[in-house]
Amino acid sequence: MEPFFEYRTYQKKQMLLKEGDRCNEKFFIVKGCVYIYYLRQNGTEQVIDFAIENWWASDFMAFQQRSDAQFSIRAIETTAVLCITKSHQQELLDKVPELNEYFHFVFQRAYAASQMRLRMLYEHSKEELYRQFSQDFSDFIQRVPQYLLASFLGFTPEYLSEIRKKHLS
Amino acid sequence: MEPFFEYRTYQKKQMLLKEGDRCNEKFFIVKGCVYIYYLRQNGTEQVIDFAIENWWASDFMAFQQRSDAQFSIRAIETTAVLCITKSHQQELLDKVPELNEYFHFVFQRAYAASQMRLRMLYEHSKEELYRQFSQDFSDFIQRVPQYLLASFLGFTPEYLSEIRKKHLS
DNA sequence: CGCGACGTTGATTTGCCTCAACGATTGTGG
DNA sequence: CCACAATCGTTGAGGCAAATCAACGTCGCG
Repeated sequence: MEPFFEYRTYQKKQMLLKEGDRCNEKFFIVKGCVYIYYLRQNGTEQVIDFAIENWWASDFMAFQQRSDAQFSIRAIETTAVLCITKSHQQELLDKVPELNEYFHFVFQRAYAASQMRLRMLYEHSKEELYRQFSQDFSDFIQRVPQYLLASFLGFTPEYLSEIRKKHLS
Repeated sequence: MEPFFEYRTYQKKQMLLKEGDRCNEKFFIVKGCVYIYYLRQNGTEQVIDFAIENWWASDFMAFQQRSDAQFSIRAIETTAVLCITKSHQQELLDKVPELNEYFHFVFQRAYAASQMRLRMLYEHSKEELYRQFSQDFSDFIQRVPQYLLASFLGFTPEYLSEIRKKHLS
């Protein structure tokens, strides 16, 4: 019997998945943290999500449909993952069908979190988004560079500077 | 043996779920269409999603945690649903565990779609969002009033008017 | 018919971006 | 261990997309 998961480590800034490549795997973050992003026309990175310990990361659309990734994933810090391929996942689910219950829970929660995130985006100005986020995830803020945070929140590093200046006084 | 699902119909503008109420159910849309929204401070409705035939709708966070809904759901047109409570769902899943595989698929897809939606929101200006959306869902556009569409896309009905005027010429 | 819901228009204001230049901090090779 | 470069963060001037507000069409419906 083979192992279904492969244990891997990535260094800071190393890529787990690259836009355009076949997306055949998903990653369970054991330790560390990554960001999911895509490249804008002008070549800059647009962050759409972060993933930390005990969350799954992938381009799930591509993973489900066995198509090419529309997102890239990159390690923010040194990161350890458990990696599973689509075919290994299927073998595993055949063998342990109860895991579907776990994934049902995981993705329902992820989707619900996404609904909440949209609510945040609609409800608050960019400045409020920053204040809210830095309150709710004050510990996480420390781990991520500001330009990635600015990108995730949907504005420019310059504007983030402006907000922080106000915030101090 | 009881039926697990309850078949219900809702008239136009009738509510399936109300913010603040205990969210004990989820809805499978058989026919029709609904929107999920919340109330802003000023009392106006902010649409965060639509759901049409063959999709599930609920406040999944509240459903999963058996807590109070942070979203409301309202019928846009006459709508028929299959409704299932949390406890009936559990009985059903105990009896037919293979359904976890179905929900695993459904929510992975929903979450993936949500990722794609965020990409859209980040990538395009409001005007581009409208053009993109009205291209990709030209049939759906017919079914939904413009002020709901404007809200969903994240801008004001006034600005939508301005865009449509340009668009015609 | 007349009221309420929905859509349109234009004037004004503002949140946030763009661009360009300048600090600060980190990492790397000599 | 220092020099120098690259990366990251800050500041300010100017501009534009989109909001706000107020008023006016228009349509469907009781």
